[in-house]
Amino acid sequence: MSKNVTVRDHIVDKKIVDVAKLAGVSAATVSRVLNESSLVSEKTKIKVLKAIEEMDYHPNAAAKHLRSQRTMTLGIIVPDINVSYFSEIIKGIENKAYAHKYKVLICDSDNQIEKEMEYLDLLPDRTVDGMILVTPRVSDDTIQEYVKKGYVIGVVGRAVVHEDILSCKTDNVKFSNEAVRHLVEQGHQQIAYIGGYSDSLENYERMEGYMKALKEGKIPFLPSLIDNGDFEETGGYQAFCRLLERNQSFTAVYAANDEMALGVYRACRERGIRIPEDMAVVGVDNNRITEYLLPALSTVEQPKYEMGSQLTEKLIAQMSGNEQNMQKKHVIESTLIIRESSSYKRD
Amino acid sequence: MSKNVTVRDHIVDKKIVDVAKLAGVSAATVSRVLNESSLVSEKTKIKVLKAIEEMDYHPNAAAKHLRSQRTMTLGIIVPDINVSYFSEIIKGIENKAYAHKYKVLICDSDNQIEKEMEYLDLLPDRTVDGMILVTPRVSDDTIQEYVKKGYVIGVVGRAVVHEDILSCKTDNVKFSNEAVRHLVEQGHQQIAYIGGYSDSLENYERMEGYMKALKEGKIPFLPSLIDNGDFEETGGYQAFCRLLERNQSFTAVYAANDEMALGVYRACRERGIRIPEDMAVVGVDNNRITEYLLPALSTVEQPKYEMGSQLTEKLIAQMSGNEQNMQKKHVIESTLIIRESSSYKRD
DNA sequence: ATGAAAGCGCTAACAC
DNA sequence: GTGTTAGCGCTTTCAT
Repeated sequence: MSKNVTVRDHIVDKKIVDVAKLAGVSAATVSRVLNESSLVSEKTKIKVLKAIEEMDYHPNAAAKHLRSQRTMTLGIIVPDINVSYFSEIIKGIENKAYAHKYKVLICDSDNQIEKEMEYLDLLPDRTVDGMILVTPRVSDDTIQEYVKKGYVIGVVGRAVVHEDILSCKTDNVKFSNEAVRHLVEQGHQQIAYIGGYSDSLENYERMEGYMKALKEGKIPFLPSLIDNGDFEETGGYQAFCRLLERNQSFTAVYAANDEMALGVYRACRERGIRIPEDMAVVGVDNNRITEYLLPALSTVEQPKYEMGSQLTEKLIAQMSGNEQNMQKKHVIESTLIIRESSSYKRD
Repeated sequence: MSKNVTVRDHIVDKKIVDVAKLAGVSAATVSRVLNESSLVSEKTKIKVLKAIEEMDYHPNAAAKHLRSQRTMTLGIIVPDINVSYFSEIIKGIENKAYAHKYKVLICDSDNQIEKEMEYLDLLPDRTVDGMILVTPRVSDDTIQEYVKKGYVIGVVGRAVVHEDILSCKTDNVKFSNEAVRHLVEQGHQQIAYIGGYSDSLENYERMEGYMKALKEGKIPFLPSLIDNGDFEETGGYQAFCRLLERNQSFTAVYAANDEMALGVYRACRERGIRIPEDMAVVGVDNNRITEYLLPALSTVEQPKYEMGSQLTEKLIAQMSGNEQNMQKKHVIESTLIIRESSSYKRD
């Protein structure tokens, strides 16, 4: 008693029976009013509503959750909420969830797979009804394993090889092809590629688009023009420096995201390499920062908000049992935005 | 039956009694092991742990919450998760919460006070044990009202006039004074101020710091050099344009946040006004973007992560009943960062 | 050290 | 249309 005193102890919550007594009905009737069941007469409904109002009654969520076996809560696992790519996706998820009366639990993993695995336990815990992964770290097999057990999982910004797992992403091959083709059209013959995590499906696909564009431009593929970062500024910086050190000249870089392109900018500034005159740069994501850079960064718009929103719509539909012939692997359009960093034509 | 079929129906969750049976003990004993009660013999403890492992048992969160009257969940209300000022604070909150085994529910209000009031109901709902407000919209009186009822609320980036309400912020008067004094020292005699919401306490304080610096520099205060935005880029742009139209010349602007300073940049670029030669600019927040601007923006660092983290620490302490003479209104240091946008000395 | 039993606040099946 | 009752899965006296 004396040890577990918390602030909460001051509050005496009203219960449904208290409302029932005040309204002169049974708890069941109050519950019916609360849940908008039609089998209540207008007269008692008004009585009950008045009592609820009067007492400032709020139904206890935990009791509801226990009884109904659902929490109306979605979890989101992200590597870093502070990266705008992720926060825009989260915003899309949150807004759609709100529209369907779902709450959103945010799980920032700080880029640690251990934390992500831990957060995944919120599913068997029944803390959340479903989980959205916006991380490349949790493996396809792990996801598949949870889904096979019956848990609801959706994925944003990537796909999962197994069938029947909800995902929403863009077409990596297509937009990478477009981005690199644009560089080729600007007259570049040696184009470097800075990828993200080297072993991810997304990376293979972006590489594929890159190679396809080279082929179309009849440009030989040089493995020495390929390096990988980790999707962060520093990783991009380091990868670009390694590329320079190889003494394989190049006049353009395609970076797998804007953060890494930022690293390229820094390296160029340090070495007096002019963008776009000496080095053209194209990124991916269309982070807000890209517009403010000098020169403004050419990039591939990723409809982040839309990806989050659309996946959430489908996830909620699935949880409601409306999954008749629903497309599980959703691919959304992305478009190349040409700005100053690649607008210098070579001959 | 046929209407309410959801994916969840496939899953048959294990209950504590199932584990009890397998281990050959009672449910109470399993519960004791789970809650690390000391009154269990080592031998049975091992038996139980083995059974839990074997069944892959996960305690049901809702049942726990109902029984224990706490959800180990914190809510955060923010106007826009996609603004880095907020997402950094959220990150600080999340990390601290995680360290104390709390979960975090994110409530993005899209800048709407109605949504914020709605989210506040998660407190009487008992969906969350406490709520953190990172928004200027919910009034001091409303906050006070909830706290008086016994609900746990903390505030970040502002303070509440009433006593005994947890808050963590920086010293607006002090850093504004420092920022403007810096401009005075650079030789500026006409310095404009673009505030945030004109009627907020924070705005008064920043204005106070501004006026104090003018006084110290023996510079007359001109009301026509004051305007207000809404803390967003567009608001800053518009306020700056209005200032220009007044035909009251000025050579420097102090903007109440970096977003609005960004609007100043845009307006200057459109009109061929050079920063810092024709116009010095200082912002507030030290958003990441400020480093990448050309010229790099001088700004006041707000320890956003720290503010979120420290407030959360106190909030959790309070919920645990450890509030013996705890300082409720916490003020944290902020420092002026001088970059290129204000580094041009006038004579 | 362990078990039996009550109860957290709600909803839904069944009875009237 | 409304009330009675059982039970969701857990923790915590109380008894042994």
